[in-house]
Amino acid sequence: VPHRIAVIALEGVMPFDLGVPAQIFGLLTGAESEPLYSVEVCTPSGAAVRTGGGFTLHPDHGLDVVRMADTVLVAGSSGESEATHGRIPSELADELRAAAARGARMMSICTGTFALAATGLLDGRRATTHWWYAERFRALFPAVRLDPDVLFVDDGDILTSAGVAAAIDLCLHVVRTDHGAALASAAARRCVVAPARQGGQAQFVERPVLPDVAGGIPALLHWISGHLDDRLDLDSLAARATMSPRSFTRHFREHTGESPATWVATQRLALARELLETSGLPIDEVARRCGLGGQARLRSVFRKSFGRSPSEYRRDFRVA
DNA sequence: GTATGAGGCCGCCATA
DNA sequence: CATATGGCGGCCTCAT
Repeated sequence: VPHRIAVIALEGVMPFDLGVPAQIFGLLTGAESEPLYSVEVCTPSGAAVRTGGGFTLHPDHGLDVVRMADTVLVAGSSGESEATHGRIPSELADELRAAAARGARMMSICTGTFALAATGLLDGRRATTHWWYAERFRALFPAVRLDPDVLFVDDGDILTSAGVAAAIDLCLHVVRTDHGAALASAAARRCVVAPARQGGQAQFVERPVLPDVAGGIPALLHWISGHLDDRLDLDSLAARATMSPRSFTRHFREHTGESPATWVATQRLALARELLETSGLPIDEVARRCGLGGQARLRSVFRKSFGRSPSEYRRDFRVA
């Protein structure tokens, strides 16, 4: 029996916020291709709502699906909507509080956080929302510890995400928590997004560094990202982690959903890209600094991933 | 284009 | 008994 997710669409709902959970949760299947989640979109009255995308949404459900849900997710609405000014129907507030009391996982995307806050459930808790509405949010809900600089906040049973694309990061994070990194990576690949952006980083960071978790694989990942020009073959990494190569490979995949060599290659490419965009270093020096040896390797790897040579890439994307 | 070799991934299994 | 470990070997990809 799949985990039931009720997605709540309010007046002025943003279509993207409905699409993301439908794509990521709704299409996810397990080992025997059984669905892992069921996603049901509802409105407070069960009646149609006007979306923020210029069309009308006719939902299949009303608030009754919230009562049955394991996870309740509030989608964001446009900045002019009632909900985004902290006003939501009282029967919705009651249902949200009842769901939380029952132990359902509560989630919000973008300005959906306003609706959760309006129930009082976020008082004293950490949360985030779209940075553009941070000031309004603070004024309306001073009791909530708002952190507008992260992609999403995982506060245990309540998870909130920042604007638009951060919804993808949050949903992938939840899949990772529920079913492990491998399935989350598979879901990310299917959506053609990077699997790895973590929640605790600034909303504008381009090449995020992984969070500082002490010990084990996470610490090693952090170390690697600062030593990409070192020799990072399987044996060296395993030795650094004081594990046999076999166990190291296993643990690494458990944590990241990727194999060591693949992960390292991705990091190196990201660094090369950053150096080409932001520095005037000679190509050969760029290649050296990201551990790709000489410019020959960088060149072929680059062409395969980006369809351009490093110098073409720099010409097209160099930032002032 | 083919041949060869090295490194890496991971299922399998014996073992701790 | 359940779980984690790590060695082995087949197969893959990539470089020369």
